[in-house]
Amino acid sequence: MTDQVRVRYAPSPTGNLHIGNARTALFNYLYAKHFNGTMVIRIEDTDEKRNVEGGEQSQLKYLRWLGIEWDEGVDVGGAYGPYRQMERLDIYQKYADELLARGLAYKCYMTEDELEAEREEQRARGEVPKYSGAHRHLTAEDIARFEKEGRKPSIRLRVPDDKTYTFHDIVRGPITFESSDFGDWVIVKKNGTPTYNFAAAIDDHLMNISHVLRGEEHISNTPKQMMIYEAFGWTPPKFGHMTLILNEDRKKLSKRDEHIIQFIEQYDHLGYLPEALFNFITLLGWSPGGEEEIFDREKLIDIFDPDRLSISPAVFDPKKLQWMNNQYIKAADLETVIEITLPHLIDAGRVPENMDDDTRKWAEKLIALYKDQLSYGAEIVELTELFFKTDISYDEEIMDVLRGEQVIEVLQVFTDKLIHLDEFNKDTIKAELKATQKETKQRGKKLFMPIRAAVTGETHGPELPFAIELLGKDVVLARLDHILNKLGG
RNA sequence: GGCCCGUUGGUCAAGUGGUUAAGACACCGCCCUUUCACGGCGGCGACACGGGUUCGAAUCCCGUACGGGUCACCA
Repeated sequence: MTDQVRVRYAPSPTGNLHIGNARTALFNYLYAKHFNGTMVIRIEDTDEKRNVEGGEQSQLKYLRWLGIEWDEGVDVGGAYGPYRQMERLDIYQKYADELLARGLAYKCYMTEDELEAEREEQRARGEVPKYSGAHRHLTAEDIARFEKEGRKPSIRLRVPDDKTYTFHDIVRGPITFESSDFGDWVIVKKNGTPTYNFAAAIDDHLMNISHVLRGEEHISNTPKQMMIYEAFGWTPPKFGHMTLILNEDRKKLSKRDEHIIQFIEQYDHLGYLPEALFNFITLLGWSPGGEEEIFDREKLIDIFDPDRLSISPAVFDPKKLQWMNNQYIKAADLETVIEITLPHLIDAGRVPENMDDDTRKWAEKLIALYKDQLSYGAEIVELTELFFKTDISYDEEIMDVLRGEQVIEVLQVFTDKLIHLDEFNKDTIKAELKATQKETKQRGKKLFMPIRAAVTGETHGPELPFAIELLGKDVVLARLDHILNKLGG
């Protein structure tokens, strides 16, 4: 026993890493690192029906992607293993047997149907459904009879009468429950596996966990776990329950919410930066107090303070995430941005997967052009649409621009200059733009707008010389020619 | 319904008895720019309600309303 901070993140391998779980992991990580403690990852896989093939690996992978590291756990080992609950069944069995032997727990032979009928009756009477304690005092004959019938028992904890359980929640302060609100609850299922509250309490104790930080939905589990600590005479860890993350309807984020992207994996695929997500999630339910909002991982570890954990739930705002991701993209080096962006250009069929060097250079320039306004990698596809349109249509707004005074002259002069341009890049194009200005005496908006409209079919877009370079000489000349004909030049 | 938790602008939030109630996102306007974006400046906009306590309450107490969580042999 030491005063060392030891926290744990205990996911069930039931699917991919969800944003709510990621946040729980994140705060445990911050807590551990801030206090120079240890973070352990334990896999709670006791519900075999819900376990998903590859779920564990996927969760760990995206935890690491986010920048969360752990000191002990299922894939890194440690002195308190094994770290998968299904590999610890003998441990739970031993403790259950002890409780049985001491009369603190007992076998219950009731069937699912009988239990359901009991609950139904209670509900009909307007009561809260709660195990009645029907098998609390079975005689040897009863047991023999049930066994003979082939019934398998579950093991229930004998919940003390009229006892008050109070714990001091790290984020909420004192929270109190009455034991009379609980029926004798199952600690070992019929199939021999422990229930969550039993296994978690035993593991937290055996793994020497000092602080349990988890979601608010676990508040009502806490007294049950306290009963286990009490039964064995153990000292419980400190508990802290973080607020939930809500959807825009102020409901707990559910996997069915279609408007919100919920899995970390999806953010990776969409071209979000892990540092941005890390930063954003940390600020959901926690705040540093000052006016700064952009913090890297080291800084967050440094300034993290559990006293500043929020007590009211937070609505997830994807727009703010986008803004924050853009902050990180702007600050990142081009290589990084290309990495999260280029694959989307490929997926969209804008550039081939095995592109030649020239194409690659071209694509990189394109990405560079949009770096400062990119919210996430996949957004590049819509942002750069104008560079991939095969035939552009000129709407009324555009035609209005093109029918302006001296437009034909401007376009004609500029065309003539481009035709003779060998080095086709933004600098030389800029020079020709200047030359066109000199020759036509048109400048500013009157010079740029017609050219932009003719060449891109838009009244707005990225810096013109750059856009023209990336569009390419052939395309630009073809469009200019097309428009000049159309205008009857 | 029982138990538990919560309630500052549309959203995230600062605020711990005396403030013109910060800041950020979003939105709107202006500036910069050929345009868009970036950036800069400005604007809109909040203490759920009712009682106390106090010289004084966003802040403390009690109710009410509203919202959420949980009531499994799921975790």
